[in-house]
Formats: sequence, C-alpha cells, structure tokens
Amino acid sequence: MTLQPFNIGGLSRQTGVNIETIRYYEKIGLLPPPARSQGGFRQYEDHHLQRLRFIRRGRDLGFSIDSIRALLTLAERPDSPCEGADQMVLLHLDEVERKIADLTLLRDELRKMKNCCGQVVAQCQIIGSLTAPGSAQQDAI
Amino acid sequence: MTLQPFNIGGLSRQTGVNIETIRYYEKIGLLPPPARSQGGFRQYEDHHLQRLRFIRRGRDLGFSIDSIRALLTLAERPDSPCEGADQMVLLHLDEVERKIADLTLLRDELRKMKNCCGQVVAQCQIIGSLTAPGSAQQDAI
DNA sequence: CATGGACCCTGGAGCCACTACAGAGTCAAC
DNA sequence: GTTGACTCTGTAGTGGCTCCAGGGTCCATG
Ligand SMILES: [Zn+2]
Ligand SMILES: [Zn+2]
Ligand SMILES: [Zn+2]
Ligand SMILES: [Zn+2]
Repeated sequence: MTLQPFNIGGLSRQTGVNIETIRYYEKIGLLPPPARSQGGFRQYEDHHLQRLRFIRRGRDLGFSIDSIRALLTLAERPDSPCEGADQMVLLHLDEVERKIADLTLLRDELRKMKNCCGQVVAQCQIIGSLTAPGSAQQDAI
Repeated sequence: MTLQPFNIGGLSRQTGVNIETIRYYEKIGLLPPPARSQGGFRQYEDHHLQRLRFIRRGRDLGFSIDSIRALLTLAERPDSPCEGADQMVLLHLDEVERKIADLTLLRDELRKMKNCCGQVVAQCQIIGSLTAPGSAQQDAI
C-alpha cells in the first residue's frame, strides 16, 4: 500500500515537528532527502513519516541527536543484539536522575529564599543571600 | 582597606569562574571593565570580586544572565523596594518546579523502557517503544 | 641583562538543537 | 489568470559559554 506522497507541511502536521526542524534534520543527515516535485517541493513517503516519528519520540524522551542517530542505526539491523540500546537508556536515565537531583537542591534553596515580603533592598533576604552566600536565612548585608 | 589589584587568573581562582567566562561577562557588560596594566593585563579590585561572586551564585541558582543583570541593578539601589527580586525568585521557582515535573515524567518513561535484557533488535522493547509509541510495555513490532 | 615559563591578550569559530527571517518560486482552487 | 496558501534556499540568531591560534607580558632566576 503505497500512499500518495505528501509535502513537508503534511509531514509536519502528522508528526508535530516544525517544518524548519524537518529541513534541519535533513541537512544534518538524520532524515533522508526525499524525492522532489517538478517545482522542487519535497515529496515524503510513509517511511519518512515512520522515521521522523521515531526521531520525535526520541527527542521527547530527551535523547541527543547523536543518540538518536545511533538508535536509528540499530533499529535498521533487526538481527543485531540490542545491548547498545539498553546501555543508552541506562546512561540517559542516569543523566535524567542526576538532573532531577540537582534541580531539587536548587528548588529547596529557592524556597528558602522566597520569603521576603516587601522590604527594602538593603534588608532584602534575596539580594542578601546572593551577596553573601551560604545562608539564605541570614540578616541583611 | 584597598588590597592589591589582581589579574584575571586570581579572580578566576577566587570565584571558580573560568577565565574565558570572565572575559565574556565583560564583553556583554555584566562585569565592568577593570583598569589595565601597562602591558594590557586586566587589574581587578575587590568590588569586581564581590560582583562576580554575586553573578556566580545567581548562575548556580539557575538564573539567566538577564535576570542577574536585573538583580544586580536592584542590588545597587539599597533604598528601593525589593518586590522585583521577590517576583523573580517566584517565577524562577515555578520554572524549576515545572522542569522537575517534566523530568520526573521522563524518568518514569525511561524506567519502564529499561528492562530489555539482551534480546535481538527485532524483539527489543526499547527500539519497539520508539517505533510505536504509547506503550513501553508492549510486545515487539 | 638575558632567558624561561607562567601568565595574559585579541578576535574569531564552535557547541547544541533549533528558530526566524528575507526574498523568491510553486501549486491548486476558483 | 489570479489569488493565496504553501514551499524553496541561504543566512543569521539564540544562550552561555568554551576553545583555539598567534601573539605579547611579567617576574623570578642564572
Ligand atoms: Zn542523554
Ligand atoms: Zn526582599
Ligand atoms: Zn529562571
Ligand atoms: Zn532490547
């Protein structure tokens, strides 16, 4: 079942990927260049749609372009072992967990800072804690 | 007590800010240009150190350069009210909390994906869930 | 006074993953 | 044939740095 080819706008609508981004993916070799109409319009087919959905989902999961490239290469060889993919997920999960931990510390610091209701800058806890780090609870500078 | 001026390397060591970054901050007008030695070396003084520490702390808390610029402007007017600073902390806290929530969803998805022990790509859950989104638990494509 | 080595200078390019144009051309419906 | 939505290319910009080449400076030794 070979469907009608569609323009870049159609591909964009079906994937939620920005047109400019689609062209960018082609430029960096992530999406193969499609056939062109007589006037030069890109004409995509179903396999482009599949591939772009894969890419989109990978990006949504926070994988880098390079990781997605590797995952796509893997996906093209159905008989090869998938340890590589496992590794990449684990690595990325670590990364995400570290980021959450960092942001949680940040959040706690910001929460400590936020109770400074309508003073003047000279007595402001926020400005104070930026000026003299270590304690967000301290008095003014 | 006016201490001896120090070079960019000294400022870098005392703040933990990269030399290139210090020059960058000067270029974008975040750190005022210091005096120069006869040979053209930058000669920093105590107030540069204070200001750069403020910047560094702001960056560590995840504030954007523009926010830090605004906070610095505020800090220079000790008699003005500090509502602006309060606002910025609250906004940024929101941002951080949203980021944590997003990453937590991501983390959960990645955790669901990660149990694919040594199969072949054609049966791989990871590749599968990237190919056909919606369920990371599903069988192979 | 000369030399060595640590330090510093400028200007520009590169990073990531897009996004935003400008100025032109194409396609299909009416 | 005209409209108007769509698409094309190429370039530049975003944030916040980071790195480099190809030089110049500073000061403690010999
Ligand atoms: Zn990752
Ligand atoms: Zn305040
Ligand atoms: Zn913020
Ligand atoms: Zn697998």
